[in-house]
Amino acid sequence: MANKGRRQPRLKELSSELGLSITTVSRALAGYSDVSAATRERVREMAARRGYVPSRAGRMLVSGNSGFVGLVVPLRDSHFIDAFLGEFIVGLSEAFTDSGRDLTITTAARDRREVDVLRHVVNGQQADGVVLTRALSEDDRVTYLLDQQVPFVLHGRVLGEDRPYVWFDTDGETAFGEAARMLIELGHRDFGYLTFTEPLTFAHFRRIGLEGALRDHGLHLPDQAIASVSRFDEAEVERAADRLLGLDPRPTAILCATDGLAIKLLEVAAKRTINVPADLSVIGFDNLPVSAYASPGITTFDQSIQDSAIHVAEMLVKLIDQGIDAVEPRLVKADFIARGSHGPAPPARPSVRAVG
Amino acid sequence: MANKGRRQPRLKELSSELGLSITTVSRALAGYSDVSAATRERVREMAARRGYVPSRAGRMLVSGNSGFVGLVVPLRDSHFIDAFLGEFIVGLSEAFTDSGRDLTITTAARDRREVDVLRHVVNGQQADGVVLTRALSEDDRVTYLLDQQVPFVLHGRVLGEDRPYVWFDTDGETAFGEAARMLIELGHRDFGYLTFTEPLTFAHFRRIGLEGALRDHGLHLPDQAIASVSRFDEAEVERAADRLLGLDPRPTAILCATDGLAIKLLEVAAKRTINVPADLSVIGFDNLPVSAYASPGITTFDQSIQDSAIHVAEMLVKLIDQGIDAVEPRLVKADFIARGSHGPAPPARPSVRAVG
DNA sequence: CATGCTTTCCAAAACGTTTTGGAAGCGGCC
DNA sequence: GGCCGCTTCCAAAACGTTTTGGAAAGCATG
Repeated sequence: MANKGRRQPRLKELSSELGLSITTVSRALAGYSDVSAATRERVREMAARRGYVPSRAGRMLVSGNSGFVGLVVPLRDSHFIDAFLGEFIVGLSEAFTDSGRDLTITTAARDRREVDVLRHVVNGQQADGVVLTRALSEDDRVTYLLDQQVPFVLHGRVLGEDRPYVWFDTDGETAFGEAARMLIELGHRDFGYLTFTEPLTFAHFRRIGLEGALRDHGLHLPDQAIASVSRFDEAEVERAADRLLGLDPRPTAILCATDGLAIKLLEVAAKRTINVPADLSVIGFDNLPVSAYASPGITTFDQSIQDSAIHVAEMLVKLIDQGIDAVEPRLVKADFIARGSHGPAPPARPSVRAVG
Repeated sequence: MANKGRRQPRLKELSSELGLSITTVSRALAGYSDVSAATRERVREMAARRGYVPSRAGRMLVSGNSGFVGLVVPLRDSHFIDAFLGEFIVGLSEAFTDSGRDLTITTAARDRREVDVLRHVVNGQQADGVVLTRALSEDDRVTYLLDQQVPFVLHGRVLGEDRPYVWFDTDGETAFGEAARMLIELGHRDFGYLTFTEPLTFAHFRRIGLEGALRDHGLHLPDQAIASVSRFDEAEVERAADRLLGLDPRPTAILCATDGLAIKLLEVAAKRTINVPADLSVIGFDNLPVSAYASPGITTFDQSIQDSAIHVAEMLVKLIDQGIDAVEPRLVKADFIARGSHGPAPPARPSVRAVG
């Protein structure tokens, strides 16, 4: 149905117009050396003039590859593509286009389980490989794709999977470790961590980094100083931030799993007239555009989403073309972005309990 | 490469295992009546057990259809998928999945022109039909697809295209007409319109609606009361809002092409200590989630993006399957959402010039 | 001249599906 | 018995590509 008017020429037409066989035309276009330079030129010129584009179906049939690459959008409880996914998708799309592949997008909302959608993509030969993002500590998508031997690249990591797989991740552990060390040097002793209930692996590693640095300095993160919230419930985030700020002793430094959480925390702190950074240091992660415009600007870590997407795309292409031995998992460092939301610890003050 | 382990069974395997011909198996699965009920059952049972899924390449080759449907994301000057596109894509994806199609996404950023990307999608047999959004008054994508006879559905409309094409749009003309009439009844006489420089058709129609209502009441919208800004330059939006609020006489009612503009306008008004709605009525369009939380809540019009996407998807499927005669363009009404950003006109006050 | 090597080309097969145009078997009817 | 029609099945063709295994022609070598 597509393009029923002036149909695309096929190899057969080209060959008969050129007085050559289909084989020769095909091999000329592919650049094989067993066709003379003269004919090759003649064929190429004709193909270009007639606007020849090989049939995807024909290619697919013989090669077994579709030329498509898939992304199953992990909507979880939301029903729209958020800022992170929006940027990630654009990065993927451009990188894949550059490598001559096309991107297929399927969404897994509410009732549709992600693994089922993945199964559909795989069985329906919708893609030669798949990109996964928003990795969970235990991620059944990874298990499924490994079982099915489908090439995939995971943006993030999973915990406790023995089989080798290809992943790309930002080193949140080191980042938050360094942030914590810096804050400790600035005199902070009481820390808090604001994170998600959803078992996102990146949140886990960031916490591990924080806790490790504390332990190295003989400190630790008490259970009540960790607040977990749903990614989709703004009110819950506010309640959790409020609870952290009501602790006794109140943390003087709170690390947030993402900038989104940090921004909310800043708002709640403002309502409580807690001064940032004088009374409270806040550090986020992601370097969202808004983080620069918040007041104070949020100190955070930068991981270019577009860059990540481009790397992920390149890794997947290599994986598909050359197999798993050709591509190494990659852990990249996050850049520290110092802004106004952190500073020296406030002078020690008696805790409420000590006073009362 | 995909699924190289336990490969999918093909028609040939099924047929030899069942002791039937390929034809019969194919026709049994397709439900033709020229295979006995008993064999049909036997075939289906076996196909289900072996997890048979027809080869997309095979199908594609004979039918000429890929089963894919395309969306070229109009990034224009941005480089990420914004809230509108994010919701639109999710709606499309779900609706297409329900109809057994899969969605292909290509982005047209910066250097890549949208028409060229479209050409790539069409020539590369990436899709049997295409969805277009963010319609421009004169849109070369529409011209191109009509020329090429590629099935497409336009979300929005174009101006001055004689050939029939399939579109789906929200009636912004009627909406802003009604809004203006209401405001006039509330005593407003000085209107402003905040819109985009990009020639988006929806902004055009909304303006037409506003101007029409004014004309009916012997009023009109002076040129200087119209401010056009880039969709991608927040600072420019602020300057334009500021300019409108500095007019003499100052408009008592400003209609904004979208809620996004309305929110910015509210911010600027607050800075100038102009009270909304006492001194200024503001009306937006789109009913963004944030619009409810702004203070005051923004009076606006609702057009469910997800619903639009679902309709667009259904129309495209129908267009592909049944041809253009089977599907009518559709104009849907926007729902008026009255919130706190509009009210009666402030009592007349002398203009600055009259005083000075 | 016969032989072998190179260069340049091509026929045929294979990929997996749907559709076309029968064919075989069977029962009923004259 | 011969014929018709119905049910149930199937061989073959077609879609467009890539690859395999030559073949033909030209040239140099023995």
